[in-house]
Amino acid sequence: MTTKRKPTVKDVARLAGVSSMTVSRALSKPDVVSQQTRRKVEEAAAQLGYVPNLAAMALITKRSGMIGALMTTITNPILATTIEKLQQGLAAKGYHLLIGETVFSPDQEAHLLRAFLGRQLDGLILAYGYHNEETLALLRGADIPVVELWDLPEGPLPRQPIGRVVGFSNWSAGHAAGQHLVEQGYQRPGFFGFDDEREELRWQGFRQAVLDGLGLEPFRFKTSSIPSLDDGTRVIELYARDEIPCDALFFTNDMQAIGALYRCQRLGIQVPDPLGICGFGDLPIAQVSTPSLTSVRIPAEKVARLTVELLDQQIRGEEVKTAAIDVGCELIARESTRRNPE
Amino acid sequence: MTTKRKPTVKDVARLAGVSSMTVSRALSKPDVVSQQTRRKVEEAAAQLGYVPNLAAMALITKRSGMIGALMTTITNPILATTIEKLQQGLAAKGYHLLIGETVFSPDQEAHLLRAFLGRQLDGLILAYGYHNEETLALLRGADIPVVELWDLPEGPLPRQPIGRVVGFSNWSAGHAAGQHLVEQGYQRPGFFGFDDEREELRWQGFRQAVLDGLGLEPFRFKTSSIPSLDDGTRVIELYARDEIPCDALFFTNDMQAIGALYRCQRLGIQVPDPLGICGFGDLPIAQVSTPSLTSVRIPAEKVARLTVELLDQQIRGEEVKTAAIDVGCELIARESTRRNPE
DNA sequence: ATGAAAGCGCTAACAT
DNA sequence: ATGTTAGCGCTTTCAT
Repeated sequence: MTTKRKPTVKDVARLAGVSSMTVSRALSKPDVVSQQTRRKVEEAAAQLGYVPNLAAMALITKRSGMIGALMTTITNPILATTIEKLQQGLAAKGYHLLIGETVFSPDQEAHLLRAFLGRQLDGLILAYGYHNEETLALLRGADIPVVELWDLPEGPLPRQPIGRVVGFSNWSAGHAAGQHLVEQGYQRPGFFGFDDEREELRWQGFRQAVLDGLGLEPFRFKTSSIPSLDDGTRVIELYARDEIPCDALFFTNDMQAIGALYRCQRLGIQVPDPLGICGFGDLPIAQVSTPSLTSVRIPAEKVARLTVELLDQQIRGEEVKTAAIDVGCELIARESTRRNPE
Repeated sequence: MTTKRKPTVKDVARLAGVSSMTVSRALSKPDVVSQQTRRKVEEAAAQLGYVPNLAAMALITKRSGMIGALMTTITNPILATTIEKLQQGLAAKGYHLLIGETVFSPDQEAHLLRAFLGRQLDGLILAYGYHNEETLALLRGADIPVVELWDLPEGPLPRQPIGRVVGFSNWSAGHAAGQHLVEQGYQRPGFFGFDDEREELRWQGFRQAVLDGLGLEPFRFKTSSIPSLDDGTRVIELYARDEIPCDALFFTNDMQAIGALYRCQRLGIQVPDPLGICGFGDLPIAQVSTPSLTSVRIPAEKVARLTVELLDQQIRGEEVKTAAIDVGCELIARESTRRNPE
C-alpha cells in the first residue's frame, strides 16, 4: 500500500463510461444529468472512494468554501462558545472554519492574516476591532467579505470598521454595570480591566455612570491582558489589605469575578455586603456560583448566528445593507450585588 | 473598485522583468536565485501586494499546509486549551488549523471527515478514539498522517487506533480517583459520568480501586453527554434528599464538580466532610475554588505539543516509531477531599 | 542562475 | 443531456 494515487474525476469517468464533465455535473448538480448516468456515476465514485479535490475546485471556482476566523484567545469561554456556534452555523451552510489566534498581538494578527489571504477564503471573521496599519492595509487590499465581532464603532475612539460589524456597545456595557452598582447603593465602585481601546470604552461608560450617580471619579485598576481567575484573587488580596478604596468591583471578565468571589469566601469577606462584585460575559457559572454573580450578558449565540448570516449573504452576492448590528447587552442582577433585598 | 483581479506570479514576473518560474523560486527558495533578481522580485511582489495562491500550490505540491482537527466539543475548557496549543504549535511550523466539531455525533463526524479529506489536508487530529464504521473506512482509505488525542488503546474495549496516539489511560485516571477517595477514608464513593466507551474505562478503573480498597461495588450515576455545571447541581440536590448513598463523589469533568461544590455551599453541606468531591481535568478553577478541588490532572499542553511534533514528523516523511505516547495523569489532592488533615 | 513547456484536478463556456 | 476545449495559478522537470 504505497502512495496509492487518489482517484480523480477521470478515474470515475472511465469506470462509469462517461466524460469527466458528466461526472463533475452528476456530483455537483445532480438534476442536470439523467437519472441513469447519475446512478452510474455515483456508483463508480463510491466504488473508487472518490473524494473531490477541493483545492482544484477552489482554483477554478474562486470559492474555497472556507471562512477564516482571527480570534484573540479561544480559551475565553465566551469566545469558545462563539467559535462553536460559528462553526456549527458555517458547517450547516457548507463552509469550513479556519482558525487563527492572535493572542492580542497585532504582529501575529497581520502575519496570520497574510497567510490566510492566500487561501482563497470566502470570508473572514475578526473578533477584535482594533488593528495595526499592516493588518488594515492587507484587509483593504483583500476585497473579501469581512464581519467583525463584538466591537461596534463608537465613542471617543472612532474607528473605521473593515466590513460589517455584529456587536454591542462597550460603552453601554460599562455604563450598565456602573449604573447598577450605584443603584444598589454602593458608594465607591471600582473598575478592573485591561488597558486597550476596547476596555477604554467600557471604562468611559462605567465612569460616566458613576460620575452621574455619585459625582465622584471611580477607582480604576489595570489587570493583565489575558484575563484569568488569578486577577480576581490578587485584587481581593489588595482589598483585604485596605489598598483598594472600593465597596464594589466591576470586572470586565466573569472568570476574574469568580476568582474574586472565591477569594472573598476564603478570607471571610461577605459579598454583596460589604463588598459587591459584578462580572462581564454572563457565563453559565455566573448563575450557579454562590453567591450567584451579577454580570453583563452578551448574546454570544446571536452574534455568531448573525455573523454567519451576514457572511453568507455577502458571499452569495446579496446586497447587504446593514453596516452594523447592535445585539445589545443586558445587566443580569444577581446575589453578588443585591445589597437591598426588598 | 470592482472585482480587481488578484495579482499572480505572472504579474509579478512581468513587473520584475523575469519569468514566472524565477518569481516562484525567488519567493519559495530565495537562496537559489541571485541576490539581484531576488530583490527585484521581492519589490515587485510588495508593490503589487502579491499573495501566493495556496490552492494552486496545494494542487501541484499535494501539500495544503492545513491540518484538520475533529473535536467533540470546543467549549470544554480542557479542549479549548488543547486547541489553543495545537493552533500555536502548528502555526509555528507553518500549518493552519481547520476545525470541526462533532458534538459526539458519529454521523456528524463522518460527514465532516469526508469534507475534510477533500481538502488535501497534510494531517488530521482526532480528539475522540471511538468511531463508527463509515469514519473508519474513510480514515483507512485516506492515507494521511493521523494523531488521535486522549484515548490510549487499552482495556476491555480494545480498539485499533487509526494513527499515532497521544493520550493517557482512562482506566488509570478512574483508578487514581477511586483509590484516592478510599485512602481518604471515604466509605461509599460514587462515580458520575456519561455512558460511552471512554467513560466506561474510567468507570472500570474507579470500580476496581473501590472494590480492592473497600470490597464493595461503588455507586454509579449517568450524567448528560455534554457535561455542564448543572449536572453537578442536580446530583447534589439528589444527595440532599438522601437519594444518593455516597459520602464521596467523583465527577469525570471539573465543571460538574464545581457546580456540585457551589450547590453544597448553598445547601450547607460541608465539603470534604461529610461529603468529598473529586473532579477531572484539573482546570485552573480547581486550584482557586473554595474549597479547592481535588482533580485528576491531564497535561493538555503536553498532549498538544507532542501531537504537533508527531504530525510534523510524519508529514516531513520521517520515520515515526512510537505508535502511542502515554502522557500520564496525576491526582492532585486538594481540600475538597482532604478528610484527614494530618 | 534562469527559462519553457507541461500539467496538477477540476469546471466554465462553449459545443453537439 | 452529454462531450470538448481550455485554463484557473502555480511548480515540476528539463533545458539552457
